[in-house]
Amino acid sequence: MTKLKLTGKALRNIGFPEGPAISIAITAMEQRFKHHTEAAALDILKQVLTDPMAYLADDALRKIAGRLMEAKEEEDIPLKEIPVPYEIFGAGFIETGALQQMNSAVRLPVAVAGALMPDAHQGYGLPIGGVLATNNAVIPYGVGVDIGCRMCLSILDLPVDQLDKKASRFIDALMKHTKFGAGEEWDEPAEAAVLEHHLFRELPLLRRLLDKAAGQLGTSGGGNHFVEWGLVQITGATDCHLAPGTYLGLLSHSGSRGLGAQIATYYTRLARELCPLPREAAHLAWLEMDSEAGQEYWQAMNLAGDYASASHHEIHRRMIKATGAQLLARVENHHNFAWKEVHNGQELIVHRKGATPAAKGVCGVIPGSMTAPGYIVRGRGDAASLHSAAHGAGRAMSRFTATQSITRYELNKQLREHGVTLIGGGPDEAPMAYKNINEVMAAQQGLVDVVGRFQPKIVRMADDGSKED
DNA sequence: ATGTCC
Repeated sequence: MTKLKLTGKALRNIGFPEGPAISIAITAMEQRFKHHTEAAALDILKQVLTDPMAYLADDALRKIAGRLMEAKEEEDIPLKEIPVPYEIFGAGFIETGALQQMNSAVRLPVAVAGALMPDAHQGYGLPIGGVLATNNAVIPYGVGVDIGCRMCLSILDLPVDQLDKKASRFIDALMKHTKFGAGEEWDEPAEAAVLEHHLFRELPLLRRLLDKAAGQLGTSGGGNHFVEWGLVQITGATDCHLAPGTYLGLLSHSGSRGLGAQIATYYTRLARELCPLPREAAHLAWLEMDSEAGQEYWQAMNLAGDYASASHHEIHRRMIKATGAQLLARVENHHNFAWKEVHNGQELIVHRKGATPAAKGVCGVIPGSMTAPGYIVRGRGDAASLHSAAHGAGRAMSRFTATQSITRYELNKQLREHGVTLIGGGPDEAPMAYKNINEVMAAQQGLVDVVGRFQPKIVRMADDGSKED
């Protein structure tokens, strides 16, 4: 007896082109086929999609068919016959899905250069671990949904033995002053200069997002995001002039929360309308950098990046205050972002989606897992990688496979063996679900020098029930 | 990764 309800998402999934066809189809189907199930309605739409011409005379479906015919005529900017060659780092352990996605990306007419990092795995649009340089074009899904997702490591002045001796103090700080889970906000919004940015007043999209963004600044979200206490070993020359030795540190991984997600969704939709591509590359729709839409996205993306940075700083401010620490040094970097960079004398838009910037001398953080060490690295400025490196160990198992095959018992055993305390989290983020970070590091020796390590000791992640709820 | 807006 439930009335038919269709979503744009479902229609895109069966291959509807971005644009008016989606809303026309939803309206028509919900009126004319209101007692059909969603599956039955989608089956009808699939048939119309395959051969719209055959439905031009059908009373109920002619409007949808007509619009699809028009879309077909406008459609499909062709991909290059000859792809741009690109280097694959760690080719032995990269899944085929990620390779296929990268192969499509380097056939975009705007593609100039690319590279695939050793932690690569399949994503949406550009693979996670994909680097793509384009000419005068920015690809919202080349940056990803979590714009400005990044790492931030604070090195503190507290004695390292306090992590054991005063463990409850560090656990309390995480419990009281970090917040995890989709949609979560602080009751009292943080103050930050980024919230005063003029774009929040000028762009209607951002105007509606300001309140939520204020509430979510200083929260961590879900999935693989974390805040953790651990031991930092400095072994080489960082760009923050820290003497070699062992320090107490705080490491966080999170991004721009709802703000970045909404910006990404809005502009990828706009890009797919303006830039229809063959199906295998449809998610890689771009915006011209010298167009109004392209400029808007670029500004909004940069704002989301600044917001993500401010959010980490707020998390660290809370942790430092709660433990009475002093900040000695900080290492941080985006790993979902696009930059204007000059490579081979040409100004390019370099998209790094799950890749760490590694220009010569630039420091960054590559996390391992909740038990495996992360690395503080210094870029070598390798040209073939477009000055990039991996952004982590990379998943070895999908979230689903991990929850099916790893038990709580096994996870707890791993944690015990490594002396790690976990708050929240679950088997989907267990160390066994990730590749061996040492193999990933070995595959990128030419890209970065290791100048330090971070060994997690007390880790907080989202409860694994928080995603379903 | 996000969060129930086509």
